[in-house]
Amino acid sequence: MTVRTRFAPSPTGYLHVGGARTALFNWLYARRHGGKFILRIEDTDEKRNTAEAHQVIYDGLKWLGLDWDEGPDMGGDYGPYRQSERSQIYAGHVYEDGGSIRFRSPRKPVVLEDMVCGRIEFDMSNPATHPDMTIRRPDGSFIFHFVNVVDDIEMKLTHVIRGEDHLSNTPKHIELYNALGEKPPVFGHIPLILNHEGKKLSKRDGGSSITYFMEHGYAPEAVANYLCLLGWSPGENREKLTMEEILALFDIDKINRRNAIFDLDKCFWLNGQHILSMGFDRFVELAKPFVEKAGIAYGSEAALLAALTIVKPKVKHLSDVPDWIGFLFTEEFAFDPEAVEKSLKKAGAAGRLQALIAALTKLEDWSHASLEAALRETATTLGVKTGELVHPARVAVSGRSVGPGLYEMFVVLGKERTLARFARAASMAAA
RNA sequence: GACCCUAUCGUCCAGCGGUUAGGACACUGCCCUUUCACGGCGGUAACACGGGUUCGAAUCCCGUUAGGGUCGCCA
Repeated sequence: MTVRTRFAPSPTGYLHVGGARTALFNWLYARRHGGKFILRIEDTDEKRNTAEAHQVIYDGLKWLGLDWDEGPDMGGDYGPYRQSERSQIYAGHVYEDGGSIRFRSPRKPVVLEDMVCGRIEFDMSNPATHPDMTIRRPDGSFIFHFVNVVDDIEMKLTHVIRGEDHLSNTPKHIELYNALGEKPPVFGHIPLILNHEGKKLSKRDGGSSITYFMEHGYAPEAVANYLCLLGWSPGENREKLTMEEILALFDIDKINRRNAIFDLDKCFWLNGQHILSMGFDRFVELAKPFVEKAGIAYGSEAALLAALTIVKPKVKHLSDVPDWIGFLFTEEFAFDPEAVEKSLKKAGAAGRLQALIAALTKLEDWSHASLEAALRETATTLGVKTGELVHPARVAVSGRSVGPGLYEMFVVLGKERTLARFARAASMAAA
């Protein structure tokens, strides 16, 4: 039997991180077991059903690195994959017409063997606690519980991994499977993601939508990694994992049953870790769109790559890259008043910069090692600490007190531009 | 209210009958250092409570409390 899992979002206009994690777990389960991962859009509620809302789902999943084998955009053997196009299929399962239709519960105990929660027995005998559910409205449209079950049957899904908010609905779904003469799939109800107040993460909470991470310069692999860690652990205190590692280690049996609070701080940290360890090509791939969007006139590709190289070890948000490299491509960069005050306006700064200009002008080998040696030697000659040269030089060249390595900046700027910036700064510096 | 799930540092995750209760984020002290980061070495900080079972319980059972979820002609 081929494993078939699915992600069945409703197009609400944004992809919730909880939904994204559900998709991720389903995807992982399918990929681990050589199965298929299906995307089905539950758009029966037409008033919030727009093309843009569908696109947000596609974009979010693709961004996270999740691919699907069947879906509305690509078709498949069990389509259509939009519920709004499946009315005839649903109608084929009921025969009465007129008025709303309810499903009569057999009122027998229902036992659920959940992959995550274990065995749960539901007592369905009390109609007050478990009222017969409506499956079709008077206008002929069908209700979630019914279409969800029918679609899962029709699409031959074998495993349903979903949020724990569906746990209490599951006995109803099982009754439906039984009534339709079908064997229920294997269920796995994963814990929910909560906000800092311990409530369900809502639209208003920062980082509740995948779009947030796309826009704020997160690496997809970092977000996927973080999402996995909510409710799951590979053991051995491992945390930073690549997708390949997650795929190799992921095990649905090891998912815990506690709701987890979403911690943007930790996701941020993980993002920095991933950026630090990713290959340079990947970094360029992820950073370049932000550079383009910011409209930085970086000239040649080689110049951009040189800039990105010296900045990669420092970047925590890919969206910060333009700010990190901007000063390298223009003489119009801003001077941070505080940095100017602290380094350039310090007594003797102008003289020290002049000394540095003199020393570096003579330098033929404009390399990191040679530059460092020259600067240190100048400091010795002047009888000052290296910092007395380093700090004004940094501000002279970049306008601020924080940035990439000093000599790296010199090298990227080249001799001429570096010395010109020194000269300009010397004129604004204190004698 | 009824039903279901859950309960280890502020947060995430380990722990599955015998541990000085471990790791990570955050906070913080020191070191490294040309800035900022990174990194290294430390620190603060937890088994919700009450009963059992057991020689022994964070681990098993029951109860209480707390939190979450579900009880729609939303999905």
